[in-house]
Amino acid sequence: MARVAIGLNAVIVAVTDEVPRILTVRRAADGTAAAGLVEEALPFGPLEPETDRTLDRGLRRWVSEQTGLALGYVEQLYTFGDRDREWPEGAGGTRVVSVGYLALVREREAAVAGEAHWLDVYGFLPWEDWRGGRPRVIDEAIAPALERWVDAGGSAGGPRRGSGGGGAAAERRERADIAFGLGGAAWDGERVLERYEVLYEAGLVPEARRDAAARRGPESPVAVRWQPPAALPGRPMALDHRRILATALGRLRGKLKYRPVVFELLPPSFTLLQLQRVVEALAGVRLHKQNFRRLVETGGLVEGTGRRHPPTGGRPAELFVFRREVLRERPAPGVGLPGVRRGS
Amino acid sequence: MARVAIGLNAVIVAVTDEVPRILTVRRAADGTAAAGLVEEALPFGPLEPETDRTLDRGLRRWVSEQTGLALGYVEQLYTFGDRDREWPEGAGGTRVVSVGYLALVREREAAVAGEAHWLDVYGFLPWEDWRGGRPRVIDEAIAPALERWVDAGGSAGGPRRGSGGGGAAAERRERADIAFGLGGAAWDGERVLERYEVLYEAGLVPEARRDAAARRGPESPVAVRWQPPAALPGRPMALDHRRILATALGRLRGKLKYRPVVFELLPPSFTLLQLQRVVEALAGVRLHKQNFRRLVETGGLVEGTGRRHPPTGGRPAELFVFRREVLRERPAPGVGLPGVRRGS
DNA sequence: ATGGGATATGCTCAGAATGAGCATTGGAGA
DNA sequence: TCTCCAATGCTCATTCTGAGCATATCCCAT
Repeated sequence: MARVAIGLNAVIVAVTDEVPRILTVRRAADGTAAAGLVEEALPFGPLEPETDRTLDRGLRRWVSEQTGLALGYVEQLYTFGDRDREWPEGAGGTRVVSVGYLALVREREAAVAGEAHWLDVYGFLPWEDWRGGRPRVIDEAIAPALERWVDAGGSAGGPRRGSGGGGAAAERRERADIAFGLGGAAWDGERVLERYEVLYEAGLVPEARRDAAARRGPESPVAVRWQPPAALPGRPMALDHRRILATALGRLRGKLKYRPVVFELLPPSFTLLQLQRVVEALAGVRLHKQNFRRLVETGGLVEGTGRRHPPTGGRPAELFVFRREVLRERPAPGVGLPGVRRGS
Repeated sequence: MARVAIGLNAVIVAVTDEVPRILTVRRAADGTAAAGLVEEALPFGPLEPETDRTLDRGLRRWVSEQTGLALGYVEQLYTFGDRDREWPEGAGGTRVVSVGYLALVREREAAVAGEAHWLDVYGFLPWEDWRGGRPRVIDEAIAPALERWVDAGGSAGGPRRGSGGGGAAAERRERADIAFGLGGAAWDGERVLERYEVLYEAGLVPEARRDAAARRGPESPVAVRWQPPAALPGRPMALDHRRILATALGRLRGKLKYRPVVFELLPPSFTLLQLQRVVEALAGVRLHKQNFRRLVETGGLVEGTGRRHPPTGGRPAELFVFRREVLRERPAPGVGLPGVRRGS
């Protein structure tokens, strides 16, 4: 049997100043160690089958070595094993299967060492941030490019009825519409991975072209059929790390709603607005303030300490703490997203 | 670097006659091929790094070889890699990391070959079926046994305030209470894995003792500190397969609510009661009939065909089909669980 | 053909949860 | 002391939910 290695990747998330950030390290691009090209990458490294008792521990070990960080909350995301998207070194004999993890930390407390640094998540996935309204990239660049991708799918496009009708084009149309909320479909904040996958398949992200080239089919179908426009805004990452990042953001957005994970990102006590800003940063939408407050308070998720917060110019806010007892009281305690859209 | 192998495991689910079932194969227990002991196991096999282009494909290949089934809907669940819970063969040099998958099929259509057969999910996890009311195992066997486990945790038990107080016992108390809805906590149908894990750690499932023995600590702490009662009702499975099954059921229960996965388990057209029964079988609870109907109809999840179903003794029911358009209309279309509890 | 029995389907209603705003309350600084 | 700025409080119309009661249909036994 050929060799296999387990790669462990961590998407380490923190939110500071209303910006969701991930911890990244730089790495020589595409194995071309000679070139000065560097790419951003997630902290990662192989599992040591002999020393790492659990995958979890292996991950913590690597992160600690590469960034000096001792992780707290960690959750497994997904295991990626497509041979075509593997790191180049993998091509030379060893098959690499990479397990992605999501970790949440409080950035202020997280003094990182070495060359690790924090970068805005939306720098990699700009279409995911709707806090300032529908991102313009979607209508200006993504929609038209996907339109061309759909048309290149052969057979007649258009919506199909039942399970018959339409060919690849109809299927592409449905995927694109649902993923990006086009053609009247609703935008679903959690479909982050789906969106990245569509862009990848449509050849709209640099990673797709890079992988196609590495795959040796220098004239791969997607590359010749139609010239994709200049790559979309949004930085690429090494290997399949952006895909893992997309998985992480999608998972986190979903989990916010039914598990009190936000508190892993906040200091022990916080104001309700701070809480709201962190939720908004992750969910990528603005929320109705009063309703948000009502939700978390009546939901028993937080409880006020009598203390006040140094005011920022207005009436001083009360400091709240997470109310642990909620775990016993409610089956799925999370912050929900009351009144998406609607200003401060 | 030591060798690693990727194990692929499939939890193949179907619902027939209001019973959720999984496809299992038999396998010699504990590697003691000599003994006649057999255990139920999930269809599984190692990834062939050279031939299986994706993990997915490797899984389908194995399932097809072992059960003759060509899978449709498949979803990755989780990757398990604890060395201590590994299959015995793994101890002899190769570290095995197993990736669990959930597959949904229509049992009627799924003619299985070989020695594969369908078994009731609740035969393995009896405490998960609340359709007939709170399962008695919980109060009769689980609660008292966990009580002992909590007490064996050292330091004072009882509920703790804030994040201080209590030691291991307090932590165990909270875990047990939340997982099994004890001490006034709410029952959360999705915490299937958490429940299994608690039972495992408390030494209440045969797998725990088996693994402890294999781990060579013949006098492992959990085994000597207190004599666990006779194992709970609920058949064990090979390796960590019951853990994977628990993951699958939990995931499925959660997903039902926001993705139209049930339809993978139903024929193309069905009555609303059939739909309800399948949902109930998986969720493990009874639902209010009229409200369930209202939910799926007004939710746009199904649409009536004019056709009627051969009556079962009463007024004939209309046949419905899944309404695919709902995917574009609503962000997270699922069946929800209206009015849990309450008879037909 | 007639009356039951057994379901499927319809409808109603009170109470809880949501979405949107308007109104007040407390500091900080001019 | 007056003004500006958020944080908090409250209200109100709407939409969802949880629970039942009321009908509509078909099969079967008489």
